[in-house]
Amino acid sequence: MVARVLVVEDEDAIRAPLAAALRGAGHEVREVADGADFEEVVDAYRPDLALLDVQLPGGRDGFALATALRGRSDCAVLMVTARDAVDDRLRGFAAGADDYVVKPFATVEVLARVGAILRRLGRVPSTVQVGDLVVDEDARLAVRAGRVLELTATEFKLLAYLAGHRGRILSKTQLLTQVWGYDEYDPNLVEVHVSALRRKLEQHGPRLIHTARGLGYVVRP
Amino acid sequence: MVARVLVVEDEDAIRAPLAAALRGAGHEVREVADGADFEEVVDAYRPDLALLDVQLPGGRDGFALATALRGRSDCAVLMVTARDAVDDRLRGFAAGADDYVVKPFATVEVLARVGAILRRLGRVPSTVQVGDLVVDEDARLAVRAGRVLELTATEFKLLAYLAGHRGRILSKTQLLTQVWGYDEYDPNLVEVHVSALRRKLEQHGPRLIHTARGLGYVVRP
DNA sequence: ACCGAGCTGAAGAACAGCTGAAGACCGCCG
DNA sequence: CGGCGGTCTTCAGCTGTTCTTCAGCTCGGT
Repeated sequence: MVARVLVVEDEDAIRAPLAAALRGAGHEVREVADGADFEEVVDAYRPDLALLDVQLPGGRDGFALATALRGRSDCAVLMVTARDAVDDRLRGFAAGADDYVVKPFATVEVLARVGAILRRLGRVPSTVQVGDLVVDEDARLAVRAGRVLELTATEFKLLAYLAGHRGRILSKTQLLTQVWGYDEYDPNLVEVHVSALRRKLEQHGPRLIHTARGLGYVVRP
Repeated sequence: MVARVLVVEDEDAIRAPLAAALRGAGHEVREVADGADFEEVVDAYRPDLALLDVQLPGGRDGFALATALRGRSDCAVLMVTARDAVDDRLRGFAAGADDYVVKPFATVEVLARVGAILRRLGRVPSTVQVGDLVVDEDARLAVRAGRVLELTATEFKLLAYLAGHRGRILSKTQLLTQVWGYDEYDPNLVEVHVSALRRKLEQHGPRLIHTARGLGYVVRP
């Protein structure tokens, strides 16, 4: 399984080879040196897995980041620490960590643990959730604020695709290709359907499908 | 992808043809014979890729340079060595090398590896940081002091280009070419957009885009 | 103080996106 | 087979934003 991995580690000598190893294993990696703007990075990047160093410069340590992550993402957490205290382990698991590695470590060991976590995650649920919206592609059901939305076939496919890529800007071209299977560029076609979808979605809450002018659309709570 | 490549190699007989081959492939190349003033060169030149010979005259070898690089740049590293010891390979990767070539090598092989690394880098979403400003071109997100900046398409492109070349003076002509794709010289067009950008940037901190009178603009913390 | 470079508010041109409406299309049922 | 209801697509006008141009001003260096 190829995944998006976010590495938060201040020591370059550790982060760089780790990232290189993960990339070598086919993963997409984003490197960050500290917890600054962590929320923004997570929202924008939507990692499947976060590798968090416990000791970080700045106000927030790995535990704080793990806790923050729980609130806004279903991404897995692998904690990295230099300390081998049981206390730390407990704190880590309490903060929602899925696993734990202790420095110094062999990169292969980390790769193995990352692989294990991702395999475990592999059971991807068919439902996607964005704020108070739940889209179940298997059941072909979209629910917002407890109410079932009456969507046409195109509207549902469009919403499912958008929700499945929430937080990412999707261009009209991309949507035409992925949702319609067209290769001609007809922006208005997308606009019309987004408009219809918005009308139905926004009866029960605030805007979820946002316009990224000149770029496309993003779904965000 | 065209890139800036820094070649650190003491043997002229190897360095010269290598540089020529890289230039032939469209890259911009800077040649250096040893690790003296390495930091200054990197800061000034901001290479995308560094080709480092392991054995260098003077105090520092390629590993030391690779390590130094990790701390100050997100540039890729390709190590070049005469030794074919596994131990060296491991040391190289530990120092953050992205790949490895063994002397004697065919220039085409090096070109292929350089291409592979750059292609890989091209895919990897990269963020640029200048002081408290983070620009993530992939997520099309600019954050300053924890606040997301609302930028128009042109403003974002301009900021991304400026931040991506931080510390370098960029002429208005260069900006018009790179950001707008124009070849007519219209300094005011750039000034207007820089002005708008500054207004948004300076709401959350001191000036980052500085005027280099008669020359252009520089981004510096 | 002067001059050229640079800054910026304002205007309007150009553009992207939104939406109501009309017609085309399709499957379903009588 | 023909009509009906719903859906999809096309079209056209509208709106609000963004880009560009312009003009007058400020600033810095000599």
